[in-house]
Amino acid sequence: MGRAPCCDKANVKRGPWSPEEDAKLKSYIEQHGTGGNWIALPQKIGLKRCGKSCRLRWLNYLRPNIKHGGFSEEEDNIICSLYISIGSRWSIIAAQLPGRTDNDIKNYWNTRLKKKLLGRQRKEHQLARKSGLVKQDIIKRSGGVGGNSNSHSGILAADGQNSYWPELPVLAVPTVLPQQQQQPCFNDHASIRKLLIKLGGRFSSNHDTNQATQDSSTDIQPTFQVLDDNNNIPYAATAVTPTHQMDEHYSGKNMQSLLVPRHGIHALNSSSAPVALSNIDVISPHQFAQTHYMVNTDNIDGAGNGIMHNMFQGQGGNYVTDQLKEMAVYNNNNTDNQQRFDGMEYLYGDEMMIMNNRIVSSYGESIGWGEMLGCPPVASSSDDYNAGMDRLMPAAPVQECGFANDQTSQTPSMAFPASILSPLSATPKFPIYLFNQKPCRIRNSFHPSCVKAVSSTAQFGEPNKENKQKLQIKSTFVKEKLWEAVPAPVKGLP
DNA sequence: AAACGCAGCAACCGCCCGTAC
DNA sequence: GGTACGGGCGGTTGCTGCGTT
Repeated sequence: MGRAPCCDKANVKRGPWSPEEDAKLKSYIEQHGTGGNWIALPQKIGLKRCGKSCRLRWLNYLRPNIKHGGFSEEEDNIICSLYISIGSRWSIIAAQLPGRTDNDIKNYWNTRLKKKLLGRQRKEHQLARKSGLVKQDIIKRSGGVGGNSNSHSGILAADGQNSYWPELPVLAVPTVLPQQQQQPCFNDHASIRKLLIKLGGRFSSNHDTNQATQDSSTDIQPTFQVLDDNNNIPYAATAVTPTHQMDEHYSGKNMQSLLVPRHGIHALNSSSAPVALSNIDVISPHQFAQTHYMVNTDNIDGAGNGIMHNMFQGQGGNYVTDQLKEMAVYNNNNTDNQQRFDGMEYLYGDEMMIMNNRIVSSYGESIGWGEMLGCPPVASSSDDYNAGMDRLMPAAPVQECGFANDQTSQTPSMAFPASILSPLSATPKFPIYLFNQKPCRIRNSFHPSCVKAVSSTAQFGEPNKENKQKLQIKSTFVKEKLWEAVPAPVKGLP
């Protein structure tokens, strides 16, 4: 049985609102409020409008202190930073911009900001290409690097636009490349976000493309390991996110191999035994950089760009995705360049914890077969980040609380009543934190252990429609609204 | 001046989620 | 636990105004 419509569509007015309608709605709400029922409201005041339409009109236009247009650069930057972190969750983004509505921001993004971003991308491509051609010329004259000079020209010959990494030695290329690798495409959120990450999440003038070029003045060699063509994982499976999950997350297509960072990604979608997520490395963005990258200043080329090799090559036939190559160049351990790490965890799954004695739960959405999305909130600089967290998170000391049956937990633990335990994993259905030593939950946030439990393919069998529905139901509680996080007492706990 | 194309934006649609019963 | 319902949200549509030809 389908859902009953919220109103009789035949008898409601649609289209633009008249000043009279606006006045009626506004004066009623100002006097009486919405009464908690938008559906009944239009009848009360004699408006032939759908309740939802009234709600939208009020929220987006009539309510006090609404700002329209005239977005400042700071607002642009906030939008971009948040877009990196949480994607197109406009209501959450709007909550950080007083006077702005989600609809406004959404429209602004779709009509202007995205284009502005793409304009920058084109500019950057042109600059990079120029730089690449000069370097290529130098390499040709000097006889090439390691006998690979032909490869460089091969790249350029194949696609003049693909001079983005002209200094890279050619890596083994899979038979079928993800579309984004063959031809940059910025029609989807993921691509736009990657681009934003690359730009540092900002449009402001002090992070223009020139600086972006200068910033890559140090060679970076990520300490990644590469899965081989058979998806063999060169280290413990419990520390690895299954490749299909990440692949689909990145490109929507299966790929044959993938880089996996040593830290920061857990078996969220693995059928393996749950890992103690309370042992997650808690690191700052800067620490993250130092942990995950080795800097080799010996390989800086004449144009100030690092040359990545060897470690990317892995065992025969491996390659790295463009995204990771880009990340590697754009993210070094220069503290002045710290903001370039912001959003990195987008590429790393959802376990990069960036904390200053504050909790940041990992972020999950649409948990399922290869559907892990999202990442923790990230600001565009560490100061912004801390300021943001001060605003968003309670001032009281916060500590994640482990659970008694978690043998490996390093955090304070307690035995929880069955009522709050997931039947699947026997772990709490939601994260429990200690606020001033009292167990609280953050509403709507999720506990990584639960995600593991519900996202395990083994729990539901093959990813057919029915099982996906089951998974969806079971995973509803992992939806997170971190930016609206409110500590709330946990029923049944002292 | 008219036609056309485009950008911006308000509003709608349909799905999802939380919650009350 | 299941169901119904209202609210919330993101994606999309279509109108309007402006600029260009």
